[in-house]
Amino acid sequence: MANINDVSRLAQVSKATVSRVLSGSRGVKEESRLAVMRAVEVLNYKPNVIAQSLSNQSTGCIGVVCASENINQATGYLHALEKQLRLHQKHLLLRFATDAANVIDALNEIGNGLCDAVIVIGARFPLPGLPHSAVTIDCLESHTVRSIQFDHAFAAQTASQYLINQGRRKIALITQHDGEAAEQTAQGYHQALEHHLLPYNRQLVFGGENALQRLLNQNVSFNGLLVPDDALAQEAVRLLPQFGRQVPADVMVFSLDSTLPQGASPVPAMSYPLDKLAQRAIALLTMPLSTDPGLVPIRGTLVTPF
Amino acid sequence: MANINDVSRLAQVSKATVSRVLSGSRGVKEESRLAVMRAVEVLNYKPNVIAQSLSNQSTGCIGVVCASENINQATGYLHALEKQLRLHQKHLLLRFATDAANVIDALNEIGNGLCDAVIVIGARFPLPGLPHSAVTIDCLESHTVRSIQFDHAFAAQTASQYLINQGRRKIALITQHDGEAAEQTAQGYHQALEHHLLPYNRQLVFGGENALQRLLNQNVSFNGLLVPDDALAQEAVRLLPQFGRQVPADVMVFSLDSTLPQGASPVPAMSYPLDKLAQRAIALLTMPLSTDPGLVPIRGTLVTPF
DNA sequence: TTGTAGGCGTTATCAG
DNA sequence: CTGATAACGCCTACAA
Repeated sequence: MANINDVSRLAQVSKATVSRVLSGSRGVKEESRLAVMRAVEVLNYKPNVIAQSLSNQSTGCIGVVCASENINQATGYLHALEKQLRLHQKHLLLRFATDAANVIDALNEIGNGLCDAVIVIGARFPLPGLPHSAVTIDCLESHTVRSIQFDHAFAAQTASQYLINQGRRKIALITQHDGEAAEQTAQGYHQALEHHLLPYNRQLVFGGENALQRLLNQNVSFNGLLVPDDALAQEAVRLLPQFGRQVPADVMVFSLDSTLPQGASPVPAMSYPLDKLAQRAIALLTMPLSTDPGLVPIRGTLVTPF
Repeated sequence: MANINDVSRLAQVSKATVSRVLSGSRGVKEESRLAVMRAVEVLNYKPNVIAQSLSNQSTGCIGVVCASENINQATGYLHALEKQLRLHQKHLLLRFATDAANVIDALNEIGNGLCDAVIVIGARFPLPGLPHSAVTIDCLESHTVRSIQFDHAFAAQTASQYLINQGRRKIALITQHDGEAAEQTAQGYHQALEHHLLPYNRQLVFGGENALQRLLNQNVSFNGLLVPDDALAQEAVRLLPQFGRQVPADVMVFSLDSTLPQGASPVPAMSYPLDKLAQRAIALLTMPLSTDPGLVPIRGTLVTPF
């Protein structure tokens, strides 16, 4: 594979001029420019990106650590991120992780020059100190400066509102694990109930492992069900009929975090537009480290089936 | 960030010795070795992978171009590949593509030193000349030397066999698009029918766009249905009841290409173990270019729900 | 066992 | 407008 020396030799100019033509190319005599272009063409020369990176001190790579348990949710993110990154001429280095140690490993292997920055997605476990160049999306209360969080309270409130408007007054709530997200969700749920003067029944609220199972085994009546994401929604839709409750006739299931677009979700849901999310992540990334945009949580939009 | 010079200075040895300690570390006096290790520790030195790459002429990156329409299928592949690549200390550079031009773009941007090799997955369109370092998985008859193909004929035959054993003698077949895969599938299907002396009804075979819709609109009776993948299986399971046919009582749906493990598939299916697939892909990649393993198509295994 | 020197392919600086 | 030359950070003959 031809290198810059070959080009400069063939074009009868110095390496510097070749470099100038191929990058800023300002202040180069037209004649030399053409000579270089011709040589490039003839030799089918492509600058070596690694050498460029070494010089620049910057590869165009963004590491994406996908810590989402819910693997299908992940794909949506990946797709959106890759699309957006490509627009910015950046590459996506993918890595999966299932726990904090995994994430740290990833960061260590990726952070030694290979990636300019890292995005961590959907970590449902506490993350220890991430580098400043990191951005988190939909992660457990990471105290990194830059992170994208959802407005869980708003989602829960809107969802409850919707179910109530649909005539569902006994609404069960399933939150995943603990942490801020769960608390905020509970908060939004409470607010909606209060607003409609509905009683709060603690037997209808479950969190953590097998929450859905525990709710169902309890045999308490409810006609609305808030679940944290599409995966659990799907499970609920599958399980409920087995407990003699038809969906949506007997119980209306609502997904609090859907990445499916309008119409594609089998149940009503709060949907977070993936491309907007990705755009925002990249904005955070390319933003100078000094500017702290503050934590403005993102609000989803209500989508309903059909 | 400390570099090799800092380490050599602190350890009072030359850069070469530092390098030796950190890589092959053979033929280095224990004393120097310790001095280097200590300096590395103190300075928290991590070799810059970009500089290494420039020297080595090899980044540890493998480009993965995901051309699968079926985005969920894709995630499975990605996960398995990343896992396997990590085992080989390699990184996964992700890229999505929807058509041949897209794939070419990806290869151009990725192939200038950034990636050591490329894997293209699930392209359902003809691929023009790929570089020798490329491997294709589940792609349309690419005439690249290295590719992993499925034994579609075997899958279709096994699937038909299974349905027949389940008492289904009117089996419909849906193939996606055209190409070798579809032909092989049809072939396996025919063979199974012949073997059981069952008649071939061309009204039960559809390919291309909206094949499922066209089959259903036709209103011909059938009690078994072969679909090309999980996505179509899901659609069939959703659609069939709307046409008054219960699954699996009236029609048993069979997915010819599932990436779900035993038990996770809602319908019987031919499953291709993803990690084996990924292993094989990487074997092809790391294999010297001279050794042509030939095209031994991979045979899936039959999985049944519950 | 060690150090020196040259190379990997670019970009940036700085005279001319 | 152009061409040396020095980084960038590491690896590795080769010589001692």
